[in-house]
Amino acid sequence: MNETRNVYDILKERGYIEQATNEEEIRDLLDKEQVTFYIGFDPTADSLHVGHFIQIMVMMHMQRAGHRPIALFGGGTGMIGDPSGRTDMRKMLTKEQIDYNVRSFQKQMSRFIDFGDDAARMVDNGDWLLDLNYIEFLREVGAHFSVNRMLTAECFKSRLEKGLSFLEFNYMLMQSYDFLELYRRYNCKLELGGNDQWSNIIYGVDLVRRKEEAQVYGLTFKLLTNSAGKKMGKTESGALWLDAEKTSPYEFYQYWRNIDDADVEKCLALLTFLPMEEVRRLGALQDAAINEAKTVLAYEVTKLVHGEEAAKAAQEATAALFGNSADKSNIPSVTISKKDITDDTTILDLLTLAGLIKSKSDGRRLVQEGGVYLNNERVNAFDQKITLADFPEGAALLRKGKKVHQQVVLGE
RNA sequence: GGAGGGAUUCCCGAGUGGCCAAAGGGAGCAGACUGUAAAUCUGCCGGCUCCGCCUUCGAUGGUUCGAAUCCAUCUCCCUCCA
Repeated sequence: MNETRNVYDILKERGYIEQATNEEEIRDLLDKEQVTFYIGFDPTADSLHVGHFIQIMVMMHMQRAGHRPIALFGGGTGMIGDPSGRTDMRKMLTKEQIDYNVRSFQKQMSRFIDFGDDAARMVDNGDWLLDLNYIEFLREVGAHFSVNRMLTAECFKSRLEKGLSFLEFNYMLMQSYDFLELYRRYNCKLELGGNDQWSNIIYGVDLVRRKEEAQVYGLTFKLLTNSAGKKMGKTESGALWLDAEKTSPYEFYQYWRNIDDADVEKCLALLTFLPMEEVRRLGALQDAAINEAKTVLAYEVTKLVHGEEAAKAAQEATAALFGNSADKSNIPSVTISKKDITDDTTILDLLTLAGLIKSKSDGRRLVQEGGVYLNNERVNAFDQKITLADFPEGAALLRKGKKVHQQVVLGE
């Protein structure tokens, strides 16, 4: 083991752990041997998001401690859709979408976990789930599940009111079977997941015990929620994605820079590798001083996800926009053609080109409310004309409200 | 298969012939206050060539001067019975 401290204690101290099937035994196991463990990711979108990132952090901690992660991608379970904690059925995805999403996940995942030399592996449960024989499966696995018991599971609660299809009801069996399969193939003894996975995990532990007479374990982690208990990582454009194309590093950085005071310490502990003394020191800062902690948080998380270079660029852009720095090179920008600027071009057109408004009505309102700035001058009329003179040094700086900046660069 | 109930703008949810682009709440956006925080207060919150016009209330067709509201057919959902 590389770490002197038990990784279980590290995870616990940093606040990851929510529930464990057997705390003491898991702790001992992690102490004694190299443990193969898995976390499942269902390919519901074409990029991982911050909710997944917390699981990835756990995998990294575990790998650093010498254990062996299996990242399981739900090429099979994605065909079903996990009903846990949802009030509605998920949109069904096509096989093609799922395959595409799985590939995107795999690509992103390899940035965080070392998959060389058998240090970790990626698997796709489609490999064993898609070809299951219905009758055989029911006899081998289905027989061990009590419907009565399943219906009392927490994860179905919200669905018992709204309706639960038989398709989704089977999700739990699929995930349980995954654990069994991974135990058989790789001697995987531990399943980790977000706390919403608790029901699915304990049924898997149960199934392995019944089929293999083996003791395996489950552990769940805190979901990333803010102090109000709401899921974090939501932006105007949906989730906070780990894909730089979907959420730019600047935007990503800004999300953490703007986080609630109350959530700073928790996020530092969960989403960075800073030593806990430092986390506690930063978390204890009060009033305006806590901005230091937010800056550190934003930089560290962005560095982990997008790399040091991108984190620096985001930080410099921030300095240019909110501080005194004059270096504008890293400010988010779009390039438009000179031809887009005609005698009739107004501020509304420019806002549209910059992607800052969703309609001209929206833009009008924004201007009327005094929320639009062009080169740091408040725009007073929505029919204000835009000319080439508004692009000193070839770029116009647009601002929406206090925080949303967009540089519009004039191209050919 | 039978009987009932329902589908409203991002979400929840009022509205049962004109005063409806549609109450109220949530989310979101902007302004003020601040620390690029929270809380609070104010305004906005379908689109446009914006004192006017256009498109929306599951879908299609009808009645009417006029429909989210009435009628017919269809689709989907829920509840009870079998």
